Amino acid sequence: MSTKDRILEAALRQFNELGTDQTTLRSLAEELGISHGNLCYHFKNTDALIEALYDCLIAEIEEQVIQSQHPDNELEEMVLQAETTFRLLYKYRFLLLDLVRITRRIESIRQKFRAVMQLRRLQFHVTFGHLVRRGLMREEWVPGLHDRLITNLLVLGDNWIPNAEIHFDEKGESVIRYYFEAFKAGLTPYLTEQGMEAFR
Amino acid sequence: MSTKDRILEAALRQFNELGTDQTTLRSLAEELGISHGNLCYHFKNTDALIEALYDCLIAEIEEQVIQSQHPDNELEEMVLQAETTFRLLYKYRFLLLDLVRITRRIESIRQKFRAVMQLRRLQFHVTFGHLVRRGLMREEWVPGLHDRLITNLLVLGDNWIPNAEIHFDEKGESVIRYYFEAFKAGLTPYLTEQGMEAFR
DNA sequence: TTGTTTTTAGAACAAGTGTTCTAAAATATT
DNA sequence: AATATTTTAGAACACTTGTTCTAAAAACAA
Repeated sequence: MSTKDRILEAALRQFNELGTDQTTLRSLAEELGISHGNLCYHFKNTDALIEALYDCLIAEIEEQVIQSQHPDNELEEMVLQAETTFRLLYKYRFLLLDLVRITRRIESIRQKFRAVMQLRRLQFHVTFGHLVRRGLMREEWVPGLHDRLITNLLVLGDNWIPNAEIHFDEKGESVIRYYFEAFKAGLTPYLTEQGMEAFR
Repeated sequence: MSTKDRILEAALRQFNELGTDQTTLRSLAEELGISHGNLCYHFKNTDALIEALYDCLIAEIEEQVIQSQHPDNELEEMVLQAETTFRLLYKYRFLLLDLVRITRRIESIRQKFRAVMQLRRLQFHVTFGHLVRRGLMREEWVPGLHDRLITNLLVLGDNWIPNAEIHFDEKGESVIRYYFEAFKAGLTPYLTEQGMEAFR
């Protein structure tokens, strides 16, 4: 394993456990048993590490999108994709724990993130349209209702990790499940009877 | 106006605009036209300022709870209280923009915040119980559904501000309205026909 | 007025951080 | 084997931050 990869691995661990502000080039160098001068040679500063790890996350998400294709069952597809995304976000949870400061400081990440989110909103709209046409989802009984639902789902998707950090002492799988259940629960009232059956 | 109050006022502004990490005793002293030694005399460090401002927020929220009492219309009461809370949180938005780091660093705030949130969850449950009995809200058609709805509402309530910071360029009233609409939309599918009418 | 307390300014200090630089060591290339 | 390139260690630097300290100024009390 290359030094660069070892650094990224250790950085992900320290970012997740200590936060981006308590992780320094020196603390990383110490954990890795190398000099911080050397670390500086590979990554100029912690922001460079954050950017590199963010690109890793994006790469993993795109990989997931390419792999899973269930064009026959859009509801299952959507739920499964959401679950995988939940797990991926948890792997890189330091990003969401500190997203405001990171996007304030690193303009490139801010732009990429906004683009991803607009795309996800669009995808939800498209999927909802399909689901309505197939009778799995109720039509909007108030104009703009679906868009507000999507806002709710996206806010939950982006912020369940900070929320868990503050309110839970546990970590890992149980937390993921807890919030993913909430995510699904947010969806159910908008489904038809038929949709509810397909949901289970 | 006492120096202490002037400091708190300036701190709130800088925290909201620059973030808690870019605001320093020196930057505050400069804005106020006093020495940072003097500032240190009143507040030992920025954490002391954060704690003081957090106590201000709590005080304002409690004041609001005491004032508004509509025991005749619980639905209106709940929505109005939520709106006022949305506005108060926006006034002290720096707290929510940086909640993870703040609660990690300042244990007392973490504990107070968790207590407040448990209380709010309980209040929602009580109110939902009343609304169901009055026929304004549908009964849970899946066990635990209300609790997951509350999780969704609380996550939105705590995180719409960080979300707005990342995704919106606008600030102020329009942002508050946008997310408060999403909050109300999250509630509507759980209401009965009668509840929907009372809602408008 | 006189003495006491509170408030203020400004210097000085310590600790931590990213950054740069130099030279040695390791590795790769010819 | 000789040379060039990449990688590494460690020192040195500049900068920021909170913190402490001293003494002057202001406000207040007797």
